[in-house]
Amino acid sequence: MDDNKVFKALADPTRRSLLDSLCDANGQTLGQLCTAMDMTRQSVTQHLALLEGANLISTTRRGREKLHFINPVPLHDVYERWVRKFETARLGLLHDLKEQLERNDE
Amino acid sequence: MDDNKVFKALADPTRRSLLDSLCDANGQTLGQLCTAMDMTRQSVTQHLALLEGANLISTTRRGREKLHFINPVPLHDVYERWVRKFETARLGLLHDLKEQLERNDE
DNA sequence: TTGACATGCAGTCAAATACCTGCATATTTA
DNA sequence: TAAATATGCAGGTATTTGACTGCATGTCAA
Repeated sequence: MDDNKVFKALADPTRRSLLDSLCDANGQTLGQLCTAMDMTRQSVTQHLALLEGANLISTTRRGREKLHFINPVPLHDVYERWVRKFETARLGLLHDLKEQLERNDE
Repeated sequence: MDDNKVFKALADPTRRSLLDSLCDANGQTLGQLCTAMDMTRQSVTQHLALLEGANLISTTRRGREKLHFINPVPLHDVYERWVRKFETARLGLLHDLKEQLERNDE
C-alpha cells in the first residue's frame, strides 16, 4: 500500500464526501455519485480515479455503467501503521509538554 | 476542530515526517527538526505552521528557541469521527461487493 | 439500426502548493 | 557591547491541483 496516495486522496473534501456517499449507499454508478456533487461529471471522474489509485474504492462495470465500491482496508492500515503510534504515546507526550511549559516559566 | 486542516496537513510526506520526528523526540527546536529535513529552514517553518494551524503540534518559546510538541488529539478525533465509520461497515461492504460482482457475471 | 444514455479521454486554465532567496529581529554569550 | 545563534517575515517561482469544455466511445432499447 502507498501511504502517500491514501493521505493525498483523503486530503480533498470532495473525495471524502464521495467516500461518505459510498458509505451510505455502496455500489453507486458514476452518474449517481455525480448528482450529489455540485460539479461536472468529468471532475468527479478525476476524483474517483484518485480514490481508486489509492485503493480506497474499487470499480466494476455492469453494461454501460460503472459501479463504485468502497474499500476500507487502506484506511484501516493507515490507522494501524501510522495514527495508532501517536495514540499510544498520548499521555507521555502531554506529560512532556506540561513539564516543558513549567521549565519555561522558571 | 477543522477536519479539513488536519487532512491537508497530513497530506504532505514532509509534514508526516516531522510528526514522526516529534514522536521520537518531543519538544524539539526548529533547528533540531531542520537537521533531518533535507530542505531550508524557511520551508520547514512553513510546514510546521501548517501543522500548528491544524492543531497537530503546539509550540512554546524558551529564550530564542521555539520548542515543538506533538498533539495527538486531532488525530484521535479524526479517527473517531471519520475513519471508524468505514471500519465498522467493513464486512457488510465487502459482502456487497461480492454480491455485486456475482450479479455482474450473470 | 438509430437515438438516447453512461462513461472515457484530451486539453485548458486559474488557484494552491512547496520550494527557494534575502533580509529583519530577538536572544545568548564572549 | 558586539558577534554568534535561533528564529521570523516578505516576496518570487515552478509544479501540482482541481475545476472546466469539447469530443469520442461504448451500451441499451425502441
